Amino acid sequence: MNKPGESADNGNVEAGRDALLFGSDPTCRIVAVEHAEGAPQDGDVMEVFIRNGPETERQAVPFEPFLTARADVAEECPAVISRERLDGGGPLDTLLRFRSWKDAEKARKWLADLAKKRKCDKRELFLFVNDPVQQYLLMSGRTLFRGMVFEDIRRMQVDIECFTTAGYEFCNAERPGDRIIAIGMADNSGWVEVLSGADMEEAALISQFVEIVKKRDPDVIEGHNIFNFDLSYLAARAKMHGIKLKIGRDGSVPEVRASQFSAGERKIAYERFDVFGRHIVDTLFLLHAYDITHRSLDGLGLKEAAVHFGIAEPGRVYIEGSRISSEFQTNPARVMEYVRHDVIETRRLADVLTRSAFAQASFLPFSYQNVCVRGNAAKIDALLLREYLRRRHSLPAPSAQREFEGGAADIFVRGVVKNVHHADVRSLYPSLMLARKIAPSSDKLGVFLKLLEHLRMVRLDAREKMENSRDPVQKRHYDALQTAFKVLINSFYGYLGFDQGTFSDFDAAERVAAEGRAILCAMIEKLRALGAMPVEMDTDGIYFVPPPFHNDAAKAKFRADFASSLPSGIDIEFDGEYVSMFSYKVKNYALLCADGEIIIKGAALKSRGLEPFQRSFLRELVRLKLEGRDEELPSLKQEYEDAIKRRRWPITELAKTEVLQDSPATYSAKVARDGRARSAVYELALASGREYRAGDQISYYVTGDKKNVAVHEKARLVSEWNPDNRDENVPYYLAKLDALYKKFAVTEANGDGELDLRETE
DNA sequence: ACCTGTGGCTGATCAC
DNA sequence: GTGATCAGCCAC
Repeated sequence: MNKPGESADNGNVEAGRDALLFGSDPTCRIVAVEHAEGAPQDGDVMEVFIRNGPETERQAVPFEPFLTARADVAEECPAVISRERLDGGGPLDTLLRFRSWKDAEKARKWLADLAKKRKCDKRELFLFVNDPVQQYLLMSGRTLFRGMVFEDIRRMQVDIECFTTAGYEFCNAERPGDRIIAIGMADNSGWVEVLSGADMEEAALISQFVEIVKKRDPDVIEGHNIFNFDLSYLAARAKMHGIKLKIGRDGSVPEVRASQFSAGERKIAYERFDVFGRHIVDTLFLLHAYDITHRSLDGLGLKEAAVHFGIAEPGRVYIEGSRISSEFQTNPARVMEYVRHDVIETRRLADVLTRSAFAQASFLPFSYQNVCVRGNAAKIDALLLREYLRRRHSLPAPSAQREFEGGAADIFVRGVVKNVHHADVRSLYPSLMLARKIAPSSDKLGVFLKLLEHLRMVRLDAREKMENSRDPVQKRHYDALQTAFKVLINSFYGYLGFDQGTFSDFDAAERVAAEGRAILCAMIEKLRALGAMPVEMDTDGIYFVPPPFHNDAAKAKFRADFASSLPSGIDIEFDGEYVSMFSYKVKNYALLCADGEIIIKGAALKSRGLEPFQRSFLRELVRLKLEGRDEELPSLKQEYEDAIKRRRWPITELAKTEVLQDSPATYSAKVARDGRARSAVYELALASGREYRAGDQISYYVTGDKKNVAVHEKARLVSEWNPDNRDENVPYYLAKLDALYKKFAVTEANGDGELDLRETE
């Protein structure tokens, strides 16, 4: 084990690092960095927390905030203590330093006002990194967690349960009568404890929680929906009791501010909590990020996630959310057991989801908490920035945003096709950028491609080490590392078109996509020339029916001929052979594997915008079609029709679940101001009387007795459904089923009656 | 205060 | 009814 402050390069897991990717300062085992204001004459400091076995050492180091600016405005800028000229003749060529964060903010404001006065983009005048911790890590070349493995940090999990006043389904910290009845806590040493509201008053529960956090001194506090529920509820109740939530490493209370997390198209409003010397990690956010790439979850709850990842506590106690309060009154011990299981599952979920974030934190200039909430392009930007600052090179002003054409997608054959193979280009965009040297024109030092090349190398290295490791800790460590590298590699193209990126270059992004399209089109031509029949293509891959092979040698020859037709640096991979394919529309298809498994792709076939009964109907329909059992389709439809007519399913089968993209207030404003169309989920949220925010999910079904209804007028919350007096709109749902059947099951007759193929124009 | 990109399909709403 | 438009979800 390394002593604090010592280099880790003695053959341990982080060997082979360099300044470009890993930062220039070799200090190991830093678990947190926090900014602290000094006395006005002394200047600010950074508190650096270093894990030294069971001890957490604390060092205060000087910190001078900085910004970079154009030389002429840098001259006039107030509160500056030093000016340094940067090389290379780029627009932002002066490095300014300040005594304190307050001074730096004063300067930033002055510069922003100047930009406004001159009516120019402020990024043409200066660049300010709006986070002292990030500034410190950027300039010092330090990172968190260097020389550590995941198991070295102290992670605590928290889960609270609340008592809800009769008649209300949801907790509300401000409602009289509502209160905390249990606080579950666990950590990665295996310790678990549940503080019970049956044994003590709420105030005592909260005080004990604070004491335990202090005593066990975790580096990280984890929870599922911890920002928008556990911490905000705890804070509200603590305030009510006049208790200070002193869980900071310096005894301070958390700082709270409104913030937003985004993953793909999802944006989640949340109360950001910052606890001094610790990191707060919400597994719900990480689960959203996972779901964006995999889209395989049934839901985003802890229970669903636990089942999905196979980590559910065997024989766990399960209590429906709305029954917690009544259960607590009759059988509090059972509620405590339930919380115990929840907090254990939270720990396991975090074990799965946070490893790659931990690995990222060991080389990115971000706090661990920020690694978990920031996007990939922002991370690439930080790596580029760190290298430019290290080499004291001037920085560009970003290029103006514009739209550009992306990847090619097309469909050539619709219907059921037998014997379909798939070929794709191995990491097309990164390969193109490297092979054709496509990089931001403003990147005078050539860091972009060097970084990309380097990441590829270290990823291969990590993957090899993973495969060769016997020790499961090491194996998982390298797996997390190679995943972290892969995610970044795949974001380099997106970075080029990221308007906030310091080195964004839309011409370069356009060129990458254009060359990608050219390669894909050439592949289609070549397949046809070799006697194959392309079925569908998208961006970097093609589904096709190969020419008939008489033996393995013929198949190998076909593949070799195809692969060798591609330019150098572009490698092809034959990564799938399928019994049959149901090709519906571009980006929408289903595949039947040899082992009977069915893979469904596309919004039209598996969108969560579809009600569960439609999704399962489509799944069964697609299977029948892929297996050539079309004659069974009518009875499948009959079965579903009967279930709807006789109201045999629970309402959840008919309900739609949607995520609120905006807060209800924002929606109302859009309706009033921009004439936004009304939407059922928001109307329900507004009518419910409960506080909803962006990112919340709502399930509803449609009532009435005519098939054509305005959904937003006839929608009803699933939670208000009465199984003894069912009111779902049977004609409406029958019509939906019928439309679905007509769309997918009824296929055009075709001449020879053989393959259900139809060449599209 | 926060933020990787484009392409494509669908259902709901709303003006015509 | 019909077409345009938007929001939501998904592929890569």
